[in-house]
Amino acid sequence: MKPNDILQQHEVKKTLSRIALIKALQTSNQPLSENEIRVRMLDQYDRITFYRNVQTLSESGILHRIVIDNTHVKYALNCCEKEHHHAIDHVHFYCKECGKTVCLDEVPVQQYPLPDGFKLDECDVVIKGYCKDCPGNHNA
Amino acid sequence: MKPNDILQQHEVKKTLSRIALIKALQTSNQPLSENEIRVRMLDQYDRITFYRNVQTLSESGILHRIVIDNTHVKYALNCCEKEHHHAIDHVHFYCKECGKTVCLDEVPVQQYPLPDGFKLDECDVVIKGYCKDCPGNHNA
DNA sequence: GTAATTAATGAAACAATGTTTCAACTAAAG
DNA sequence: CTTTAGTTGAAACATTGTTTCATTAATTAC
Repeated sequence: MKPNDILQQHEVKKTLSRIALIKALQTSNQPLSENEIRVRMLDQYDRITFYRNVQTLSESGILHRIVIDNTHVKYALNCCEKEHHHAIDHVHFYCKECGKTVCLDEVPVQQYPLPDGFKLDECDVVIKGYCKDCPGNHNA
Repeated sequence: MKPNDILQQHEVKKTLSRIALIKALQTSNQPLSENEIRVRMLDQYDRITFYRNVQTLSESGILHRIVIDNTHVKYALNCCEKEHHHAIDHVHFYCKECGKTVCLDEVPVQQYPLPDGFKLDECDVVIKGYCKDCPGNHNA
């Protein structure tokens, strides 16, 4: 799907920086960090605009933020098929060796029991480990 | 349990700043942020030492870090009863209104299926919502 | 208890991530 | 093509965390 159409469909203004941001994420088959996005956006990149667009586009359901930990944040486009696809509904995997991040779209999040009176809003699940290609697999 | 004994039991040096840090966490019935700890430590507090102690004491199993998101991190003492009690084994709840954080010690983390060849190391589960006392409960 | 050893401390300086204000600008609508 | 409302980028700042290095404190051996 073209960046232009994505933006139109979600009723946010089609600006150059937003198109470039979406394109950057589309060139990758995995979530990207700000740095990785900056490299792909080249001179279309501006830090302040980036952060604002991330906020706008995540609010409108175009992309989602994946907080690996307090120093590693990734960004990924939502699957276009699913209407309301937030970081809430699926699990993320992060490789501690190569940093590769995977959206495990097919893995649903368990409904954890909460104390009485507590209300759930979202549930973030991040699995950290080692991916197939990484021998960080300390047992190997 | 006295801070001194905790440190001795885990075979790390008993220093004033570590004792003050443990005391600070003991005065609270919930995980604390760096700021909340600083207030409780008063002049015993030094940022650099704090971060180093957090690392040392979490490595030795005395406390654990709870990453709510990239801008909110909390610290909590491990339950002394359980020997190897990391953030891995239980779920954390965070109130989006008052910031209160609760270790749901009794709620085990689900075993999520990973793609072939992927190796699990740890799994962080953070539930965000509204606690009993907070009317942020948007339905109310 | 004191000297020697080893680890912890705190200052300075830096790095990464993110936010706010405000004037200039651009996209969409008429 | 003009208006209007939202977006942009510069400057400056806030928070969280790290690194180096000389000083200091805690443990060990005597």
